[in-house]
Amino acid sequence: MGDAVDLLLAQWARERPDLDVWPMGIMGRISRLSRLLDRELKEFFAAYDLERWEFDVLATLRRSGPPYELTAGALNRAAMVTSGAITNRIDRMASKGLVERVPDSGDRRSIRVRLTERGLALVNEVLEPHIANEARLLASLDPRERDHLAAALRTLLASLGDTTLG
Amino acid sequence: MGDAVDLLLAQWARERPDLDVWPMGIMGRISRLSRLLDRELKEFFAAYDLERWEFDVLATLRRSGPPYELTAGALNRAAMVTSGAITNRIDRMASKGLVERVPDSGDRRSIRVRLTERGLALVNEVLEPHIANEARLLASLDPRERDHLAAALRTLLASLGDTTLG
DNA sequence: TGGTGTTATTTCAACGTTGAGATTATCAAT
DNA sequence: ATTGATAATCTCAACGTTGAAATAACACCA
Repeated sequence: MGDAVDLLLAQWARERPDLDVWPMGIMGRISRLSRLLDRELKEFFAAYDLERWEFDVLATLRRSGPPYELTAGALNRAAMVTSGAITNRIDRMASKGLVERVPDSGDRRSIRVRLTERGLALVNEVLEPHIANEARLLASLDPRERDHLAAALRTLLASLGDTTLG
Repeated sequence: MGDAVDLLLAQWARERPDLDVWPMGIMGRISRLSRLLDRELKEFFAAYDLERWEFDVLATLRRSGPPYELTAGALNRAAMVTSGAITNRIDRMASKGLVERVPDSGDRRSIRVRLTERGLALVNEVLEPHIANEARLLASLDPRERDHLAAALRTLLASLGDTTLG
């Protein structure tokens, strides 16, 4: 029961038996999984005419609670992208009627991005099937394995300084 | 000692206590880790005037063993990108003198991409410090945690069908 | 109240990938 | 040999991100 990374490790063991390449067993798997899972999510969201990044923005606003609005800066920290990318995303989603820009009364440099009624309805509609789809993708792990996996990933993220959503 | 995903889960628990969003604890962490680790690797490779994708191509060829050559198709399956992306990468690396295209004697549709001497020397030079850098990024895990983590990720990858490098 | 440094957003050119189509070659069966 | 289906690579326009510069507003303190 091996995966593509087992093959990679076997190749290195043959070519460079002097090196212990164990980190590749983790780094390579995180990288490949991220790509595979992205593809699956992309396919899922296509059924709702949504890009994955659109759902991410909707979900970030939704889970922030009423009035479902955040500054552009908070959104780009949550999405781990640059400010230019967030400006672009807000533009596109605003023209689709999913979010709207509202002025920030406390700070005129800031804008607040708010879910429209349509955006709120859409994220509420998609959320449950999305979680069910994610659960399907993770179904090969039993509950104990899931917990251990989540705990190890948390340790790693925290050690890399990922402790805030902005 | 929490991470950004713990905050995300807490937000969902407050906003949608009726839903069990556990899959996000794994999917969200894989996605964020992948981005963070990519940034770290990018920074590391910059010291060698290398893009991360360039190193990936060099390493894929290197670990395939002498004569250090693979078809374009094998490279794009290993890298999990489309054929157009690989054509572009080969072009750029060939003009940098790191690889060369050689005809495939058995199949004239195929090309074989071979490490040049310079490419081979470069990957040999970078390999050890790269692994040391990866080990540093994973230093927060003790050896037992590493093994469990790698095993869980392997289970997931295999269940998603990632069982070959092409 | 003026000056200096910092922060939030937008703009834009450069970059790399995708996805689809075009081209050329192989394979299987007739 | 010819046809049709499949496969490998290349081409290219569309897309979204990055990274840096521009703009505007805030904060602090002299």
